[in-house]
Amino acid sequence: MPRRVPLYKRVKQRLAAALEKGVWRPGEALPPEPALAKRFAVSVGTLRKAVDELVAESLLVRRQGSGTYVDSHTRDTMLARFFPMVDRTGNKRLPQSRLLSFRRGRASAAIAALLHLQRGAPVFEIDNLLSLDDEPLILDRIRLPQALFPDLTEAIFAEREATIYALYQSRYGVTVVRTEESIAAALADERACELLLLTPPAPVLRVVRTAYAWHSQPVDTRVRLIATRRHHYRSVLGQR
Amino acid sequence: MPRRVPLYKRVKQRLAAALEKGVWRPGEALPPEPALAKRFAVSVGTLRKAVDELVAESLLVRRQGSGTYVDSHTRDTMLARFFPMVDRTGNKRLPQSRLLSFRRGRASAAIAALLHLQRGAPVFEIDNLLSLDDEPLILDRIRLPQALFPDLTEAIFAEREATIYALYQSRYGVTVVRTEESIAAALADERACELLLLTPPAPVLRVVRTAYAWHSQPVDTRVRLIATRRHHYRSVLGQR
DNA sequence: AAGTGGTCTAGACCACCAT
DNA sequence: TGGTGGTCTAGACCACTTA
Repeated sequence: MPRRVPLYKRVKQRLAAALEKGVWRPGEALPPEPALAKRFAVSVGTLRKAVDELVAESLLVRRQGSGTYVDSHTRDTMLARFFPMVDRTGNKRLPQSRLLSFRRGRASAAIAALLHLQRGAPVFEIDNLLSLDDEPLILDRIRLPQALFPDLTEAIFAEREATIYALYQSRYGVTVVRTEESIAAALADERACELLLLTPPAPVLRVVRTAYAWHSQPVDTRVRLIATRRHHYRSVLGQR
Repeated sequence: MPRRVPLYKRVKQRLAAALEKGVWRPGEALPPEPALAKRFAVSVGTLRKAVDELVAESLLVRRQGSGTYVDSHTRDTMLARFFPMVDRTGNKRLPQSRLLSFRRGRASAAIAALLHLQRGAPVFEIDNLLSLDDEPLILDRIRLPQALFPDLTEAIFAEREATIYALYQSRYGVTVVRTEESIAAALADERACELLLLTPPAPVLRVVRTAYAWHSQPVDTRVRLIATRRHHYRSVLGQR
């Protein structure tokens, strides 16, 4: 650790802590910059540098002339930030979701490692099918720690209005800021072929995705099989 | 276009134009910030904001106490920025490269569209095999416009010391700043199975990658087949 | 010790949004 | 029209690299 932490970094940490604590709700405006600067006893320039970084990390959103707002997981932001599939023309659309099964279980060694849990810790195990235009696209097996989502039930999950990450945020105050995906090629097994409407031997993408909140805390992890008939996985390297 | 372009954006454009023109070579230091600010007739703060953005886009690199340098495509930066494959422990290493064939040809309609060329424009067609620890990993078919690389020959390509992008930069002054990849799952054909040491039916990643220089100018495009036996394609979403 | 980028301040003015 | 974030300046001091 650096001996001397710059002032704006400490302001950033304090702001992030306040956000995590829920001092301002997603979608709400923060106080104006001069007021915040006064509260933290720093100059406006320093306060702005702290906000700059939180905006770069998508925790905050600036709207000129209006204010600075806590980012909320709308359909549009989810689509742009966390959904990688595009059609032949490069366009994205949010998929429809169909819940296949919802169970309570215990974390295997592998799952526990990914979610930073003890082996055997209670988790939810959810199977979910995502489709575009009634064509099945992605088969997900999701695991999430029961500790993070204490009162989650099948009904709550199935009847949510928005995306899964939006549910985490609005109901449990858990905001996903980053996901890491590991992609391999595989042959779909019999069940996957049925659900994804493929005829063996059918190549699919096998993606292991883990979602993280602030401080790299794992939120959920999933194994997803993706049929790339009409949609491709899009990735941009460099120029971040 | 915005009516009023901020001063620091104009400074950034002028700096980028100078870089593109080769006023300073890759690896060289720029003049100190106060000198640059004076040259552009702006304050140091404004100059720094322009440099900030070019650093964020990896055209420049800052080294505190030393200077600001033109980014050069070393092995390390190539690996970190443009090579997405990791082993089971999450580590990256640069692959060995083996040239399979080098030909001159003409752009098909599809290739011409990707490279922003006229159909039938002269291109190089290169087949290349990338391996890690003598295990074949990636089979590439690369196409690049002859116009961008006028005197390129098989010997120059085969005997290069560093990566392909580093060759583009050091010999032709073309700096790749971004690549876009489109990933699908496929079954390897007979030739791919032989070269990648796979037994059919073998699922592989089929990636179409296009590399871009500043101003989104296409530099090369390739179709690559990737065997994901021991290495996976790693992708991070959100938190840019 | 000299020179570089990094941090921090204080204040002026501009562009945009809401009312 | 009042309030917000966005731009720009000038200058002081700090931290780091290099020799």
